[in-house]
Amino acid sequence: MSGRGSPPRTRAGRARQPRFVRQLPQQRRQALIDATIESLKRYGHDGLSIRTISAQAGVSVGLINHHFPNKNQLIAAAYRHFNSELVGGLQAAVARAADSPWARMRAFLEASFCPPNLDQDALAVWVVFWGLYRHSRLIQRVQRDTYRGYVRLLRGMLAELLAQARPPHRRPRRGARAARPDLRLAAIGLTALLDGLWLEWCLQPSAFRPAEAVALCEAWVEALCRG
Amino acid sequence: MSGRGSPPRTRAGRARQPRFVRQLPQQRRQALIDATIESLKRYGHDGLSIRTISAQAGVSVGLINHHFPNKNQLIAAAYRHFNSELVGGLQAAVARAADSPWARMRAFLEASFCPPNLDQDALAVWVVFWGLYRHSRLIQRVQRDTYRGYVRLLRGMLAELLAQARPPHRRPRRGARAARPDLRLAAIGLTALLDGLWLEWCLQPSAFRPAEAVALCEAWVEALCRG
DNA sequence: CGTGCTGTTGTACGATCGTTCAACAACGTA
DNA sequence: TACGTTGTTGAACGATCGTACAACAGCACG
Repeated sequence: MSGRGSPPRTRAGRARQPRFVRQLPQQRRQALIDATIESLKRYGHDGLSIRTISAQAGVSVGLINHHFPNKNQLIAAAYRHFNSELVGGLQAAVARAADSPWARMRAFLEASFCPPNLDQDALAVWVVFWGLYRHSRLIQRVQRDTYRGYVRLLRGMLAELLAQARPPHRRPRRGARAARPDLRLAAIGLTALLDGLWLEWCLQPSAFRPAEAVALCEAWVEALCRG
Repeated sequence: MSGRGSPPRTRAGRARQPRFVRQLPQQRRQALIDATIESLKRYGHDGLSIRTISAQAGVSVGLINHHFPNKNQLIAAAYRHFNSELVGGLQAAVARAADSPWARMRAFLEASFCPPNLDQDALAVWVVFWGLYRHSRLIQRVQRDTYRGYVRLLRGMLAELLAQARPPHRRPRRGARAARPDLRLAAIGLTALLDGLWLEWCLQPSAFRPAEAVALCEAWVEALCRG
């Protein structure tokens, strides 16, 4: 507001400050992506506006179309970043955990129900992206690319747990053939429970504590392992 | 397209058809609400436009502001209708079921995973409404009003089931005091599982069959009753 | 057939949208 | 210091948004 309007000092002035600073395209692109997500957090769907985003980034309206071919490409890039931040954070939490299937699952669940994932603002962002899903091929492609990593992570942990819980001699003779449907449904159910609890908490954080959500998920996984 | 452009016949013409038909405000209001939901199903967030909605309803742009003070009021009315259709449908399914806690729960679950509730288009509508939630007091009020009925329905069924599963002599001496947390968490978990499965199916209907979703929910409830 | 009410139409208005583009200016380089 | 590259600005464009409002017309009624 104030610094923006002040003209550069005269030639004689020593502290003449530039009206803007040039940045490398890569850095500016990332700044615009961050501004997009922040704008969505603050204003919901109204944050999906070139003028709102550029104001959030502190740049002019024309700059976005210099670094991105159009608005949809910027949004898709922001969605990709948002997704990979989530999946990457969960993967890191799992990798940081002790070398035991249960420890990994616990780390995964606790990371799922902690900031920055468990955030009311984040829900606003997700909802906007979901709303674009059906009519934007770009968003569909990003979703397909990033969801794969999430499913793989979760299925891997579940497979470890189930394999440990059921000793080999109790499994069907032909190996994992018949166990697959269990793993598939188990992953579907756990994902649903996770997403549903996350959604509920974001809509009404006073309804339950994050630790209770983790406990509910653990109970589900335990029940799975018992049979 | 064609019928609209044809001018009324001359005075001598017998079949002179009116350019529009007047309707009672109540009927027209409902027609506009239906058109709003249909518009959201077809076009997502872009369907939230006076011109798109009025085109869907087959009326002119000015009519909406004759029956509703502004766009937000129409949207809130549509959200209220959409919510009460869902809750009313579930309540009716439960009331239609046999007079047994388990039968009621089964009816509830099966109705949850059947059309018109289990509909990809419906997800698009929900997502748009959720996106408005944080910045619209009208939407918040509607949500609060209608969600109450849903929670009451689900908690009631769970309470019946748990009371039947645990005979009175096994409950804590002071009565339901200590059993309440279980009921609360049970309702939270079941709601999350329901919502999550519903969300997953809508995003990718090929992932699992509705009957599998019902089975997963039943397994959850059974596990609750066993301990 | 003529009259009154009111549901309905469609144009108009100002605001804001995404995008374009000519001009500007920061900064590495000579 | 002067120049050239190019990241950046901001006005301008046409399209579309929500809303207002005067004119129109369906239909009940005399």
